[in-house]
Amino acid sequence: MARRPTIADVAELAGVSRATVSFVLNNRPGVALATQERVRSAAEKLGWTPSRSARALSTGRARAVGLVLAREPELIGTDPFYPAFMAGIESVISETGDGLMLQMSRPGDEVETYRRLAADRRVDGVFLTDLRLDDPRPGLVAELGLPAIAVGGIESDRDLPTVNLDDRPVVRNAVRHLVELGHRNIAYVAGPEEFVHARRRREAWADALAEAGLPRGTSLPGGFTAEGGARATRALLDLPTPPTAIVYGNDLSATAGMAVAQDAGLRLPDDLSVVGFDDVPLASWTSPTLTTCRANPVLWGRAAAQALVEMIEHGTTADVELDPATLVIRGSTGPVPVRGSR
Amino acid sequence: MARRPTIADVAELAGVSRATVSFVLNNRPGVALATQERVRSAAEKLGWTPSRSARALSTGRARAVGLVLAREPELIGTDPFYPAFMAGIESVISETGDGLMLQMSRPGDEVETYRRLAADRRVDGVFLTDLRLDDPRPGLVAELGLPAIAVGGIESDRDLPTVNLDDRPVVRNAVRHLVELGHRNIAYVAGPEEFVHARRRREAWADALAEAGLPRGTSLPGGFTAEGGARATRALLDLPTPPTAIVYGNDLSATAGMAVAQDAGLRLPDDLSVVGFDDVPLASWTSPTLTTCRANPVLWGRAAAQALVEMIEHGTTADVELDPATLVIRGSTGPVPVRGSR
DNA sequence: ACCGCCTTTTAAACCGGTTCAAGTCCCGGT
DNA sequence: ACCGGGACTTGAACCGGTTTAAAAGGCGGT
Repeated sequence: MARRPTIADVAELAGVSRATVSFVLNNRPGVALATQERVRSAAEKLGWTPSRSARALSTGRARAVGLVLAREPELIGTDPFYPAFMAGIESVISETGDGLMLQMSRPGDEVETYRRLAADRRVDGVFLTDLRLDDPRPGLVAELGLPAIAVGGIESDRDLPTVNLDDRPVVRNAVRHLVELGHRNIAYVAGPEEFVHARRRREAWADALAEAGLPRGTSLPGGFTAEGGARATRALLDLPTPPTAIVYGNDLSATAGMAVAQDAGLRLPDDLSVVGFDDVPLASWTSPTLTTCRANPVLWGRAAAQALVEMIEHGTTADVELDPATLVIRGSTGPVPVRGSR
Repeated sequence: MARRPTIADVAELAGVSRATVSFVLNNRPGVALATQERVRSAAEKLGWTPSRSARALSTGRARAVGLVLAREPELIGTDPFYPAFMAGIESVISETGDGLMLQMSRPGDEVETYRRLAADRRVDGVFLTDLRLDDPRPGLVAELGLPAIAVGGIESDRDLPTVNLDDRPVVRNAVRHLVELGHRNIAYVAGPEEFVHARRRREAWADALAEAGLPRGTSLPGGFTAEGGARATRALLDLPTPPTAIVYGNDLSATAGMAVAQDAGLRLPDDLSVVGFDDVPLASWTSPTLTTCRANPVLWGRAAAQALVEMIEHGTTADVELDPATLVIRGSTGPVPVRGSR
């Protein structure tokens, strides 16, 4: 296996200096066409590709962006958001030959992970996902001078560029849909309150109830997990006046909730209506099929990547507001049970 | 924001040469303890971290490994294997400060993606997952001189180090479990035949039937998707003699299959037993809960990463055989319906 | 023949580390 | 007083690109 060719080899073969080869490669003006041609064919002949590391060293750019996943390992596989989100990122950055550096960390080591990423200059910028209230990361990336994009957290006072999708309209739609079906006792099973998006969804549910002139509903934590959703559902069904409809923070807890309700002998949607969030692939295949809210994580990824690239290149970028999620009405929602039927 | 310190700054502050700083950093023997101390505290004081790119350039190692995900974008989110697998990889490589470079590609562009990864020398080695029959990648990485580990594909004639988990025993167990419950007509809904692991599971099912002295069963393609699983299930139920049990290539198609069966008026497991594969988080929360086969993708990731690191460092490594998956018996399997009850 | 100017090309410094061959010191042995 | 050798240290080359300042070449005008 021969040593791989360097720019010097190409220069020699083309009979020019290394500088010229570099100019041609980066198609900088000021090189005679004939020379360009000679250089290109020499490069081609030798099968030369510029070395990333050498380039990174002299340009100071890693040509890679970083994504830190700070979830408990056992939760990692449950969220279909990330794979799709990453696919969206890839579709943008691969166009310019950039790469995606993935780091996983325990939720606690997050800050350390970002620090290392920045110290190593392994990436030119990072995505901040799963933003929490009082999240240390916006301050951290500012301190580190690391270009970053906040994904999904609306933080009006932050100077961090944001790619946002407002979950509130679709949650309000979901509640409205239930109200139209006659429901008046609509509970909520929330995700972890520290997440901006989890809290926002819950607030939207509460707001929608108020808008409909309904009393405050019951909200219980479901932790975005199946177990949590099941537990919360059991608790809700044990209430003196159980809800006739439950809105869940995500599909995972909604599905678990449906199982719990059915185990308790309820028929869905006759006795209980259920709404999820995410539209996971299985949502069309539960029984009944799951009414849920569908966003487009691939588009999130694309938008976030575009914003980050612009941020890296120009030091600034505009906030992006994505099209809101849509309500997908399936079989798990139906008319409120006639009073006293239970 | 001050320019970040270089090794020269540290050297100057410590009153030594750059070479000495480098030696201390890499704790090479032959540096006086007092000097080491001086260098370290100088580095600390300046907040110096060696630059990855500079290091990569002079050592020729990128200190990163690559994972290429070649799935249709819409399928990416459905498989809990990858996130957990990646978490396993991370847990190993982050110990040495290495990184994980993620590339996604359409199934067709796969080879191109590996080529680029190798040409850029962005990674020191790669994982080959989802191996197919006649997969071009083993040959490719050999040609490129790129260290690689085959994950999950048993290819006895390959000289590629392999981290393997034999799915066959657990599938045979599943079939045996069904046979013990009295089933004699056990069908299979398979994943795409081009995948080594999909084919292997199906063969294990067929073998187990033979071992039990049963006639050949019916196998239909389910493509590892919900839709495919649903379609295959409908077709199986429409057979003149429908199966009393169905084994699926993965949980996704199994869950969809359960929904189809229930829609057709069958009670599970009374009229039909179902077995999945993967043990996705939701498997405990379907109704009935899903009997399935559980492997440990995090361990796969760990083992694969360890093997790859060794491969990168020593040019060779032993094959690894992981503990087989286990059968998790839940509510979707039960005694065969009494003859003629349908 | 000389000059200025524009186009094209190049030498050399630089990015920030690693590494090897060649020092420098110091000490004990003769 | 001189020598050999081990323990430390260092100068300088090197990794493979980019970039700047300056040189070289060509050409029309006077």
